[in-house]
Amino acid sequence: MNISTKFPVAVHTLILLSVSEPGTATSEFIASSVNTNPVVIRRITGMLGRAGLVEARAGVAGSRLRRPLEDITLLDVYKAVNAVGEGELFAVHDSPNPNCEVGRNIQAAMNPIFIEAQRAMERVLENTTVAAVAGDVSQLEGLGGLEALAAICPPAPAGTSEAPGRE
Amino acid sequence: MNISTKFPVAVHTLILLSVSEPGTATSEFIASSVNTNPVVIRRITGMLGRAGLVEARAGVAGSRLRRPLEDITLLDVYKAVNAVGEGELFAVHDSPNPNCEVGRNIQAAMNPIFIEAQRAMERVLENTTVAAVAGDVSQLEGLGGLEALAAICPPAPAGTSEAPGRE
DNA sequence: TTTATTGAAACCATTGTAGTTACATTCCAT
DNA sequence: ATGGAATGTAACTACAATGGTTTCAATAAA
Repeated sequence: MNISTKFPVAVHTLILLSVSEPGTATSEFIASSVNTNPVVIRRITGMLGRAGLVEARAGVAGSRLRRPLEDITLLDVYKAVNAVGEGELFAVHDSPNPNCEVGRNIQAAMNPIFIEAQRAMERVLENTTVAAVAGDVSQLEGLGGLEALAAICPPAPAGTSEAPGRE
Repeated sequence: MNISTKFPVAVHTLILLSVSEPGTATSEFIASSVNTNPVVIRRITGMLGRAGLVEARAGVAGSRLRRPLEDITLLDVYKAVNAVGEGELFAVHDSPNPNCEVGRNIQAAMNPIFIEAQRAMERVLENTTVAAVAGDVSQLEGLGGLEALAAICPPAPAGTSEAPGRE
């Protein structure tokens, strides 16, 4: 069991948007960095768009950030892509036996704890911005910061799988 | 996406064990309270057994607690049934493009935060004992405590689905 | 008007969960 | 000892979710 990779892919996407020249971050380019299909990326940018984090228009190349990464928390992204539904991290078995004292009350007894546990997890995400993640990326790369990263990230890298190419 | 119901079912099972007379908590009885198949219960008691929380012997009816519920945290149960693997609550997309600065470092940048978020969630589970959940169950029932519950919980309740019965 | 791109629908392969059947093994009571 | 009941396990099925893929209409820019 694990949470959908839509979440980290969305973060990856936002970081790429922040370091890309306008009009260059197409779904195909992003897909080549994530190493997936452009449609998968469009599905995600669609969700990010509906959440107001990103903007794109049919026919015009690239998505654009609508807020600086400093103003986007991981929780914003997590919710935008619906990584885990509200109060749905844990599931209690449904229809336990109502004729048994335990079966009758187990759901009500467990739910508050499950909610609290999920909240604790989400609070950690809330306390980290995408900018912080981007900072870690550039740190790992041994660079000074986002600006430096922007200068180096290749506009159309060769994919590990089938390279989309720009012929 | 949500975590397997094995987890709440295991908690449900432990509470039943604590309020049942020795030899009466068979997989069939527990299944009738949880409203599932006895094999599902045996799979879970098997895992609880391997974790040292419970004991059962082939041929002899019922599982027995090996520790009081006060000494079993929800985290113990969660781990016993492998609700979420170690550091596996979140998954990062694998094989991002290594030719891109972002693709090359995104995993390392996100992982620590994911680990921390999972830990925060698990800490909440660690701070609650199964006894506390059992207490909530009996509170909801308007009873005094576990003892009272034990006296009332029917030995072989009629299931919501097919009743196993004791003919 | 041509071309590139987004947005969205539809479909498929893979995976994981839970339910189910079946059966060998073990123990207890007669 | 023998029969009945329960556990432990393997194998199979149904179902849902995920991610990848193909396809195409709509849009916009050159």
